[in-house]
Amino acid sequence: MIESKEKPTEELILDAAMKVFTRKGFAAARMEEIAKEAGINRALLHYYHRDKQTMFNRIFESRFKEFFKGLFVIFESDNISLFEKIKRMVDHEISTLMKHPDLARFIITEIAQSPDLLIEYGKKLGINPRVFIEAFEKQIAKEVDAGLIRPIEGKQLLINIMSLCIYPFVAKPVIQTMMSLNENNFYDMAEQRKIEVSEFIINAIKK
Amino acid sequence: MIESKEKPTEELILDAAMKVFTRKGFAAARMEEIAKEAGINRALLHYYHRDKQTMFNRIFESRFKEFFKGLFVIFESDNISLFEKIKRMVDHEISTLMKHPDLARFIITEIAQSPDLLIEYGKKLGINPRVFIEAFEKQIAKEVDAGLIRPIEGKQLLINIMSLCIYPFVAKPVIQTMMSLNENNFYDMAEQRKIEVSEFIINAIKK
DNA sequence: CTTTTGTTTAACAATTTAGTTAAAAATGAT
DNA sequence: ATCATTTTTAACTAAATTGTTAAACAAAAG
Repeated sequence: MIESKEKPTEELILDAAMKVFTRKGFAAARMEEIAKEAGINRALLHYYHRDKQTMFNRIFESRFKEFFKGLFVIFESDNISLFEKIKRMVDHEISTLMKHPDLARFIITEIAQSPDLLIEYGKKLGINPRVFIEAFEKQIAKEVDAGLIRPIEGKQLLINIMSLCIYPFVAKPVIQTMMSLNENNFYDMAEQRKIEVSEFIINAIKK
Repeated sequence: MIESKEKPTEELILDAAMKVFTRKGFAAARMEEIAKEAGINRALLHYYHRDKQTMFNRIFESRFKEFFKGLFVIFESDNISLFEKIKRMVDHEISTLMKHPDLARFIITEIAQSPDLLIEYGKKLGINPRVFIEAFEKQIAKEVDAGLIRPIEGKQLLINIMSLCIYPFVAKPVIQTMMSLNENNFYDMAEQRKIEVSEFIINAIKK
């Protein structure tokens, strides 16, 4: 049997839920649509998963992790030059978002509606951006003092990096329409940005 | 009577609807919440406005205009240097979003859910980004050819500008929590970005 | 073959929400 | 004071949606 092992239904449902929640958000997502996306019916949805809110929580947790993990890992690694770190952050972030183009918009819009989610799931998953941010700010201050880069606040630089990496995906439908980019064009553009953005940032801050 | 002339109820309702739709999106917005926000009851809502969808359309149109107008105006103005144009674009965009911090997220998430909105309202309001974008690309190509700036694609530069201006507002709740910024701190940061971003971009592209 | 497990069907209850209506009350102008 | 307009109250309808249930059915396992 060269049959591909079929996924258990419970996971099919979670995959479907992820898709629907991600593209519609909690409020606009319909259980019916999730069932259809999973190729089953509504009754079976509840056979495996208590209710909409519970399903959403599971999905949100895993997507939250996907979005926030990784970014920080890179910066913690010491003995790498700032420019190299930036290159890796940018590459990592854009690569992640190319695999999950709706991830950032999903996380941001859900957090915008209930800001507590960020604190709640941050705690639950042991993700503490502040530690990372402070380390980043310290390193930037050091480099500025040493005259290695132009004066810039760590916070601002960090926001710039995030913006350049994340925004194109958040605004993907807008950008695609405005610039007449089909899926392939968009991904080519995103792929190109891995280098473009790194260079842009480095040129912006180097002396 | 030093009484301030009170707004007519119909406008009070529209103001309230704008707030609620903007922070919740169409799907999660509740007529009850709009009524409460306007300080009236649900019946009066329908006395002045047909239904939720009609109200939403009016709100969306005006916010759409707010978001897309203005940006383009600046670029059309000729006989200004590229750097000066960028400065003005950045200043204009950040100023607009400081006045309407939820505007970008609202427009982007609604368009993400129904991409047709961008085409539909673009036509309706005579907003044609492509003309503007092509002009921008042409000017960048010219400047690159003339050796006045580093080589960069117009599309990429434009996306960079938008990203740096818009993302901080789209991700405002995330950034505020991650960086422990209260409202005042956030606005100070945004205000600072008017210059920070301009310089960042110009340093990134100048030779 | 029988039993267990997974799945569908279809009907249903409960809840939420949008939207309507008629009557009463409040407001403001003449 | 009277009249028209605005607003509230409260009850109601209609629709959409979530979640439940029981019975039938299919598939897989023993």
